[in-house]
Amino acid sequence: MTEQDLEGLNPEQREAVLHTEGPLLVLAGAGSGKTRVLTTRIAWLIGSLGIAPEGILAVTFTNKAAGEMRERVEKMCGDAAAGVWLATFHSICVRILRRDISHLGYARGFSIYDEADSLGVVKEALRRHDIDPKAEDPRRLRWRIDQWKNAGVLPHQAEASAGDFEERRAAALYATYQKLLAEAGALDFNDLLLLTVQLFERFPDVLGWYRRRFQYVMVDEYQDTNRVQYRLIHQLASEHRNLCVVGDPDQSIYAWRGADIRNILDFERDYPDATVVKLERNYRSTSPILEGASGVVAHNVARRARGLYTEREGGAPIRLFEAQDDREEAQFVVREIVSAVREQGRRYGDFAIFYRTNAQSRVFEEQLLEYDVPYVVVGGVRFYDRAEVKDALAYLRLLRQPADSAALRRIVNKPARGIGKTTVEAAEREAESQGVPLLEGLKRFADSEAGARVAPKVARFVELLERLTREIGSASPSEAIARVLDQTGYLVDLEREGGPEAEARLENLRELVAAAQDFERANAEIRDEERSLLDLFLDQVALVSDLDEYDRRDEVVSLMTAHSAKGLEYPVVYLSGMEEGVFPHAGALRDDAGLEEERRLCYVGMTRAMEKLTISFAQQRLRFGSRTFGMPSRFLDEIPPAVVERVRPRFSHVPPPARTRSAPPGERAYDYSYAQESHAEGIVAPGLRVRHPRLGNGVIVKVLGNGPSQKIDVRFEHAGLKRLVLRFANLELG
DNA sequence: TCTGTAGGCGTTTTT
DNA sequence: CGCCTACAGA
Repeated sequence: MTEQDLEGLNPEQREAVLHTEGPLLVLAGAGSGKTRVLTTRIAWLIGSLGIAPEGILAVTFTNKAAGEMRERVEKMCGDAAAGVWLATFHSICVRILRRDISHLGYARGFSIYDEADSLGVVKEALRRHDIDPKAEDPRRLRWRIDQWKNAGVLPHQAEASAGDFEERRAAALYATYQKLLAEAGALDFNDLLLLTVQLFERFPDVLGWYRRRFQYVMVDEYQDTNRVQYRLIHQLASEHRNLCVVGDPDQSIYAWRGADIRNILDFERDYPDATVVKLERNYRSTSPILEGASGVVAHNVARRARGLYTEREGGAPIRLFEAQDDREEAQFVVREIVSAVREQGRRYGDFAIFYRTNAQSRVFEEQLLEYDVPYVVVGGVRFYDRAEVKDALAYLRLLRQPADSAALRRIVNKPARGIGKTTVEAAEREAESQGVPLLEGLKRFADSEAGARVAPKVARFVELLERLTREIGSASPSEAIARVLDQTGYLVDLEREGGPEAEARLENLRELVAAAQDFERANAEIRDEERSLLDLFLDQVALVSDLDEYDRRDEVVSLMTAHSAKGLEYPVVYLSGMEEGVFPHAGALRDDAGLEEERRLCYVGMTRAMEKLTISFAQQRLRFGSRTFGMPSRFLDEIPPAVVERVRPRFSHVPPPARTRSAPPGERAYDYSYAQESHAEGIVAPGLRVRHPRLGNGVIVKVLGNGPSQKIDVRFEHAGLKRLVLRFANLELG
């Protein structure tokens, strides 16, 4: 920590750094240097005020953000940074629970369930209630349970407040789901937070230890916290009250995941003595970019007006490109990147392509491959989500926690060893009736008369598990993985299979071993007498996303969703797919709140750009394998015309796009009169809610054909399933 | 029990 | 379009 670190700050930033005592709310606009404020603040506490690093807690949402902050703090105050608790909500909770969860009656060796595991538990809960998965969509139920958990509602509370039959049933399933998790010695993602809060509520002594310890608490991206996180933070900070939260209401994009804007409003209510600092100077974007983005978000009604201004006057206007279809859109972007690299000395790492949904990455990938442009898709399918990687990890989980039934179900017949579906179902019934974990149920079934046929196979499997348990007892993570893959015959099986697909899977497994070795190197000095390095490795892989590992120092073009883009910045940004129904997404248009969140998301995407921002949309696009027609996003109308310029491909060998729906772009610099018409006919896609003047409300289930004779199937709430000719149906968005 | 295939269904966004 | 599930046949 040097004087320079402080002097480089503007007055507001400095105030936020120096105001260390008492509650502080920092409203930090996009690109206003909030990470810098947070890291300097930590360095100031340690370096100048002499606070013990162990007394500081800093919470972020992504491991990446935590890692970046740690790096910067280290630069300012060296090794002392290691003592700071600087991590994501989830990893902090894991740390606390691994220490103290036994108070709640859980074993400390609990497994952490990912989404797929937890969906499996939901399905099992449905089976136990004899409910057909068709009658109650497991995914929807899971979502519902998540919502309850985000709000901090426990099963008995959900049951108590349930109104109709359906809700009572869902609440009962929630209770069963929780019971199954407990039996499996497992916690889902939300449990990590929820159980920590419960632990603190029910055991004030435990909380006392932590709240005395953390003299200073800081929270990044505060606008994205949910109610449980809110409670957690306030539990921890209420002793010393030195709580600093940093957020931007305009960048709140996780309401769908339970983020609650009340958390910002309540902050001022709960801490009437709070100091509020506003960071409104943007250091990132040029003025047209910032003006354009601000123009969009200013259309939100439920918003406190605020001013954000840039230091970077001038700069190129925002460019707008209309493509005939998604392929042309992608080709345009990729050709631009190629020529900017060739002719303007840009680097691939300067570019990012954003889209609303992961599925949209595909067209871009095709074009990038076509033009030999190196790229990375950030997010999407995680490395640790690949089937073979999950299999290997499931073995490890099962060995550490034999009750982990999701892990068992996953690998019980991988590679094939003759323990199939029928056997597992029988084991499940056994486990249910005896109230024992699935593995125990499997053993008991094998011992019974009915299970005589599979008994030898089960015995061999059990023996394998016992042997592995012995062998990996003190093994390092990479050794443990290697042994599992070897002893189970998994590797031999893949090698025998051969072919490019098997080869790719083998490669992924080699990568997994390498990742484990990296982990060992990075944590070589850690000595935790309670938990082995393998346990710590399993925790880490459960909690990291690809985004965390993503490193832009690789010189490649980055592709990601607008959500993933938050917190990042690029010299040149392409924001694609700006069509009604895509962005804003059709599924988010249910209510004003949904639309406003889409608008903030658009704002987030736009404000990632430092120098150049190009926005594009396509007249038609392939969705679900069929062609759909789109209208320009309403957000385009909201960008102040003065900062926008329409562009055409400037590549001579590209034939000019045939225009069918609108005048040639050159003739209208900025004109979306047709975008003002009803949005209902713009894009039709399954899942979209519509209203028919006579038939009432319904949901589109299928789109047939295209053009003027395009028909749709709509399931109406009262009138049932109807097939309508779109052009004559006179539908409104419902 | 395993393998192949036909049909159905889905996409928001993610720690 | 591509993934997953259900089902039929060996």
